[in-house]
Amino acid sequence: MSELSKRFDFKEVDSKWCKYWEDNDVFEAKANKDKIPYTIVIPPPNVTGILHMGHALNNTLQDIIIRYKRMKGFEALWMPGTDHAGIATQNVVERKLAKEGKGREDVGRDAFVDMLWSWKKEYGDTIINQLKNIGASCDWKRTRFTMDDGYSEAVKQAFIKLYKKDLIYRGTYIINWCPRCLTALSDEEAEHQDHQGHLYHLKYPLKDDPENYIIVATTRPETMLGDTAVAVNPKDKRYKKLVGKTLILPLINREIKIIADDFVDMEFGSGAVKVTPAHDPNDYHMGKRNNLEFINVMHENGKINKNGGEFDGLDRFDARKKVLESLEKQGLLLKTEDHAHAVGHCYRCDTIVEPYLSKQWFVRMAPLAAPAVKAVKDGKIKFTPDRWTKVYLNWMENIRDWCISRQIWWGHRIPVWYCDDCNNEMVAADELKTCTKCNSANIRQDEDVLDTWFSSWLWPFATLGWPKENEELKYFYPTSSLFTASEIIFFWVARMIMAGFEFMGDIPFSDVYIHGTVRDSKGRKMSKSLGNAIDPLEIVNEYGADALRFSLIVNSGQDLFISKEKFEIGRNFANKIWNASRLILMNAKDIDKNFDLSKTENLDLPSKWIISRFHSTLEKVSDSIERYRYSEAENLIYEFFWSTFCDWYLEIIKDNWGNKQIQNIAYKIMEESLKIIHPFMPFVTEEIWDNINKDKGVLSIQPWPELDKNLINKKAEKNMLLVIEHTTSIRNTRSQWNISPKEELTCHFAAHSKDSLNTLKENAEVLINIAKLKDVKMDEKLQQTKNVAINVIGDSENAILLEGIVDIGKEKSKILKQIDEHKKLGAGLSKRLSNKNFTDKAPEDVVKKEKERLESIEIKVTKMEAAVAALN
RNA sequence: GGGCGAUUAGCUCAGUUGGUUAGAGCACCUGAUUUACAUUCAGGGGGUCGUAGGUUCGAGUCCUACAUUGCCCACCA
Repeated sequence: MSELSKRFDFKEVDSKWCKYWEDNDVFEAKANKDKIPYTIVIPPPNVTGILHMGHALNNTLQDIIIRYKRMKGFEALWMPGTDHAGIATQNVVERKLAKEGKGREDVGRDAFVDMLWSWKKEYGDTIINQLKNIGASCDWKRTRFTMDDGYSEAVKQAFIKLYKKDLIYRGTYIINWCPRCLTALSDEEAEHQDHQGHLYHLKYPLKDDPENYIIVATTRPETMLGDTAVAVNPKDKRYKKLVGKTLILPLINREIKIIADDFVDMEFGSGAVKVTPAHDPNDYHMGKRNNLEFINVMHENGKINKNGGEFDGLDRFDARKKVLESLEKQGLLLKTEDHAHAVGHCYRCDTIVEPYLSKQWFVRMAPLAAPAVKAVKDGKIKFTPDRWTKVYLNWMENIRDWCISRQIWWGHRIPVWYCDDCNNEMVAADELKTCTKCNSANIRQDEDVLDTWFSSWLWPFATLGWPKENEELKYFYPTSSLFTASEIIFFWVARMIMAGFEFMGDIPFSDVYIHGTVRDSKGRKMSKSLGNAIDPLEIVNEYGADALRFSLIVNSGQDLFISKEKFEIGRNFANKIWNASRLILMNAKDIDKNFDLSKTENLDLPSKWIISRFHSTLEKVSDSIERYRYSEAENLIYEFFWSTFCDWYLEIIKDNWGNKQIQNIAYKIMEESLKIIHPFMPFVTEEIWDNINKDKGVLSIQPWPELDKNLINKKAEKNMLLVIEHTTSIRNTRSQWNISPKEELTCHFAAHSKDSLNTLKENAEVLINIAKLKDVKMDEKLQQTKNVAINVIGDSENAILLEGIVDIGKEKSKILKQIDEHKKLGAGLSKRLSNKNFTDKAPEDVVKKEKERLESIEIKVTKMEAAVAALN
């Protein structure tokens, strides 16, 4: 056992333990039949990711519970890894290419994918290393990547299985298209943002009666180039006569019909809708229902194509302007209104997405959703906080098919081949050379890759080896809990549940914990572009990883509003732990390492109390962790260690370090406290532990302290509370008496260590004597204060009530005021107690408590009155 | 348009079967220091718990309405 250095050097300590834990495989987990598994899979961060506060929060939460469970004796596995993040990663390398003035087409598919792999090799571990730096106790040797060999096999098998069950199909539908990324997106990947746009009212003239026209309203006038009908509600009397008539589509001069369709809302706009089946999802369905023509007027990059006549080649937004100009010239633009509406944006590049008619692959979701809904309804999977259950169910019950093909190059290529000779469509895990039907070598693989989430949804079992059957998969699956932000419920959580049932026949996890979003002090989401982000690594650098972790969690009720100062609490607490331990190690030179807190005799009150308080804290902390109430757990620990252990116990025993039993108790409480603090602040606790218990191995794998309810002593806690109360009241007069804290505390420790009324009385006299000694000084200092009196104004069964009176006049009015307050309180109480309704209906213990309270108030008042009388 | 939260001290938030005089941290004010820790210690001021009703012996907590605010979902062109 060595002495701790004067300062807690977190920089050195953080990096030392990161390395030690990893080098010694401290967090390795194996299929150990003698233990119960507890498994968490990390939400794989994007391989392009750089640690931000959201990651720091998410991973600290996971680390707390996994470290806790590990100490509790579970075979704790935290599975790490990264996600290939299709579009995001491709964008990074494309940006690099763009600097050289090149596009991906210029280098070709194979070379481009090679570039991505080398990028991944060079930078892909960044975020993993950053996670290590904040203390994440993953089993790092297992680190997976959603495109590593085994994982790619899993993705292929999943695709093939669904394909063979006809749960995957290919078809031409309206999907969300990003004209910048040049790929399809799923519904979830198109983020709706409110836009202040315009609603343009256009006139479409009738063919037979060109003077007359029908008015349609649109927010995207350029799509009119692809209109193939105008629809009205069949119940709309205004248009009844016009249904079936032919219109001339302006600018294009196409003949289009007026049709009737229930979809049309008579109340909105003019009650007539232009129908563009190739460029709007609703119109698409109307087109299908009414057998309309589908005219695509746009290229993939958002430019108008030759179907757009004179507008051919214009970008969609230029086309919008030009179309409006032309219509206005012809007098066909009736009016322009301001109109707020939601517009979809690409979640990767923020470009406005275009509803676009395109041939894509889809997963049929309804059959997959059924068991996933049931599992949550049956309580097999629980959301915390509970309110997310509804959000999940609502989405699942209205689920739509999932567009899984992406027109990018970075990802899992769709394992489907087409034969150019016989049009055969083949699905296969391994590369095909010839057509399985006509044997032609003239075959080609589908160009598209799968949505990144199509690999992520397999994460809980693919990381454990699926589709191969093995011991580990059996042992660790289903996993225990999943930690994520609410944004990811649809993208990932819901889909993992579906995949779990589909491929494993079981839930993927039993608990889902949804944590808040990290925001700046003004409530804005932290983001690079806003420039309001606080870099967690900067905090690690300035305050230490423990400070980062502790501070984040203590603020983590719902959404977190973070500013830099908020991290001081963690830094200060780490410092406190360090210094308190240092104090104990400096003074407790003669400790018995096998000292057992439960086998002590003739304990003084403060020691009984601190042991009791430790165990009641231990009980509550364990309970809070199990119920995912982390900030509550931290508050309990903080309060116990700082306010209880340091501010009271260590102060009280200050002059009693010679007492071996006191030494042992202080040491033991510190040692046990380190264990319960460890999941929250692993570095500082590990370092202190290493100084005292090198022989026992690292703290990370020590058993969690055993709760001994016999050591919870309610009476001692109550008595000590009285002592604290009285000490506090004496402290109020202390500064006026000029008694140093040391004298005061000496007196108090002596007074309460024997826990008897007589001793208390004796020591009250000691206190009085001290005050009398000070009296002389006081006269010098406060010349006018002459009448100094100390009255023992009363005692109760457990402790003595002391009041110091310095300036009689001043103190008298103070006491009179107090008497007044007490009397008011007493009056309220006795009124309550005389209310029959209360005594009859309220539970007995409440009534009893209130009676006791009233009594004690009455006694207090009597004594105070006596004290005032004595002063006269 | 639908759904879900939030509203408690100057600020950030606890307050979980309704039950003592509503708590903490930060900030502010007063005071302490031969010290394990100035990243410290002691003390203090500051709240009609968003508003209005209701249920109850008793409401920050339950119910209703309203106000303010945040988020999610959504195919009104």
